[in-house]
Amino acid sequence: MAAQVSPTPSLSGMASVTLQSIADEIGVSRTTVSNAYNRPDQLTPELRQRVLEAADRLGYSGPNLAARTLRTGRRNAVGLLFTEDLSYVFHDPDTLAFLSGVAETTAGVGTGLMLMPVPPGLHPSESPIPFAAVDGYIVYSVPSDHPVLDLLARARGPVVVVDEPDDTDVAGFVGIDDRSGAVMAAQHLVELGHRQIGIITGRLGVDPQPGPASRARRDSATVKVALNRLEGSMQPLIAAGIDQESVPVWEAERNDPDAGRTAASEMLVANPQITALLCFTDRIAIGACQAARRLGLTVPDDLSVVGFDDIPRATTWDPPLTTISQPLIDKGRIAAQMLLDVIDGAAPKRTVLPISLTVRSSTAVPRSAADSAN
Amino acid sequence: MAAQVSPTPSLSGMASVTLQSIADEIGVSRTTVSNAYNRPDQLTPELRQRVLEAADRLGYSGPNLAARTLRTGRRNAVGLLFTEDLSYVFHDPDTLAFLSGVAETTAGVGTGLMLMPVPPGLHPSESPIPFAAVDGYIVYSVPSDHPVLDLLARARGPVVVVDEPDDTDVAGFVGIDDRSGAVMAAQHLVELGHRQIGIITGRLGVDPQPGPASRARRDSATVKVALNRLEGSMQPLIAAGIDQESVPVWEAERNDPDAGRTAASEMLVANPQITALLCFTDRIAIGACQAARRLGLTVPDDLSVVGFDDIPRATTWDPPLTTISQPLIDKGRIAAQMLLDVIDGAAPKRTVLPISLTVRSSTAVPRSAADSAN
DNA sequence: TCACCTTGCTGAATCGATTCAGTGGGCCAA
DNA sequence: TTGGCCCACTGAATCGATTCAGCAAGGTGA
Repeated sequence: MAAQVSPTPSLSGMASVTLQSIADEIGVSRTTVSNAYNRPDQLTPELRQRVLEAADRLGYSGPNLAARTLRTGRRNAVGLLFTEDLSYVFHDPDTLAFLSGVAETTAGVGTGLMLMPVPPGLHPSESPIPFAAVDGYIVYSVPSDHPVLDLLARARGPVVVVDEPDDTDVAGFVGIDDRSGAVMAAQHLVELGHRQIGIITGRLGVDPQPGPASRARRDSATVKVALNRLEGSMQPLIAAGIDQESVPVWEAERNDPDAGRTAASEMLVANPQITALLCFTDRIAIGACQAARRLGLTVPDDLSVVGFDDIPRATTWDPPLTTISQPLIDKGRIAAQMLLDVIDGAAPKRTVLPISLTVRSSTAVPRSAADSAN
Repeated sequence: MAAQVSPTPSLSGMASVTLQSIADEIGVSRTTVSNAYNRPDQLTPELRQRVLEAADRLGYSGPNLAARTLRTGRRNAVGLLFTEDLSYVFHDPDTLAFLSGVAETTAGVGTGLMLMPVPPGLHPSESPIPFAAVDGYIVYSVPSDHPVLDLLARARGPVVVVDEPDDTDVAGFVGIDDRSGAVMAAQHLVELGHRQIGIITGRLGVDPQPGPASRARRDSATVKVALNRLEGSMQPLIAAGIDQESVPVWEAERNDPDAGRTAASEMLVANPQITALLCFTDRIAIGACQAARRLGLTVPDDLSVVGFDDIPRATTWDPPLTTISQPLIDKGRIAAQMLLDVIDGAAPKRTVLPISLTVRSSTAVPRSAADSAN
């Protein structure tokens, strides 16, 4: 029973200004006015000037975006798709740094950025994501078995993947070498003299299974990033003669300090011999530090802790975290630029960003080694 | 020299599916197919079913958004306009909580959310903000003298303002009663027995003037939120017989711990008699705590600190901050819903959200009073 | 039985731009 | 003088949907 509305969204009865009205005003064709905006070389500078002045006089604010989109097929917006909860996204420093890189790049060229959160519980086909509203997608760290990827495959428009899933049939990929990052982190601990090392990973699948990660669990994991970091970490341990099977691996329920604290507590209680913790994210590492403190352990004297990502808080945390640094803002910038390029016809591309070990104060030689040195 | 592109963005030569092709497929009119999507009550359930099945069979993913927009004038997206730097936005807990409330609401109804950052240096008319791409705007905490507001006045579509500027000619306003929040905070300190109180505010204008805020500076301030908090804070002090002119007021350069620390350091060095600091944001309060610590002062024994906003970190900070709590996520939800309602024709509205004093551990009776009590 | 209403569907106009195949005039070379 | 070419601009088709007047068939009340 809604009141019938005029199709023209004219305010206060005033007819809206179009290309045609400007053309009429100065006696040229609609095409010429269009060209004044889109192909300046097609008309004389004088005429173009007259067109633009008339447009200004009539209060024309440029070609109607919907009409242009309808005609050209270009929507001038990109979608950022992620499967984490919104409340997580807006608290996670990794995601935020990434997001700010993306937003900076898209805003810089006047392209819209549409956030496309896929709520965890709901099946994606039921969520009102306007897939058709964008020219392409950035997929941020989505496990390879997530149902939304099927939907995305049917949607038109190129897809740039960040971190996961590392498929080959997408228009672009941006990530880091997780494996070698983990190698660096583990190598660092080994070199310090640690032999009793525990590992805490983030979720291994769409549905987390917090607690000790059995071999079966690891084998069926779908979160590639975690798997790669796991494989990488083992490498230096094995090289140092440590039995792979004896290394405790815990899965945290979420990537946040609370879940990290829980996992670390359990692990440290069950394995009191541990002298170092290798955490696959800084937020988990922060939780691990909290757990250590509650158990009366000092970091790094009683327990070394290594993180991953180098979020801003890694620097300000007490003690400052030793971690693997990755350029999170650049990751966003590069992913966005890559997508924009591909939309403009560039060839698919793959970029692996450089990472490095940043040693701060959360790691030290194990107490036993330090004691015997004294 | 770009290659001529076919106007139809058809992939692999396959003609795109439109309402018409579905209509042809099952032998009804285009209108009927449109009705199947938009006015289900206009046709029999059986026919509707047939239409939807045909659409599915042909791989039709719903009416083309650009065409619909062109016809209806509805863009199904809203813009979120802010004048802070992107890197600030994605680090500021207030903004993030707000943003997550907005995003939740818009995503829930399939409406696009376009971030519209106005870079600080650049004049807004030079930045490529696609004003015409949205149905309405949420303006987040923009000083009343910011040039982008003029541009916005010319853009079509309703505007909902959050916090600032509190004009009357907008379609909606969401904010809190800053003045009475500040009254509560100051009252709390006065009741504890503090008489030597310093105030640290955020920016008072588009361009910050860090340092002591002179009367002239305060009189020419354009950041209403800060002004209201300033006026509110003075009230209980005056009532307690404190000379208003004797109260030191410092302006922090930005709303972050670093700027808060700098301001607090300067103020405490210049005014060593101070026993309590009233900070107009939690992030500044956190910086103030750091400054106190560096000066060898203990919070709250030597110095009480009050914040404002109740960001997540206020709870986890050591000591947990006494602060004025405001519902930041709700603010986003409500602003977004208000805008969506107004776009749908609802009347303009004004919502002032409830706030409250949350007493934690960063405030205590002043040492002198505590001593004399002992 | 007849006028009138309701139901379910159709036809045609329309939203505002882009695009490409012209078109007429001016100019140059033969 | 003429043929050909370039320049600057125009006309008309087109993008894919929404909307509303209109129409035929069937139902209802008097």
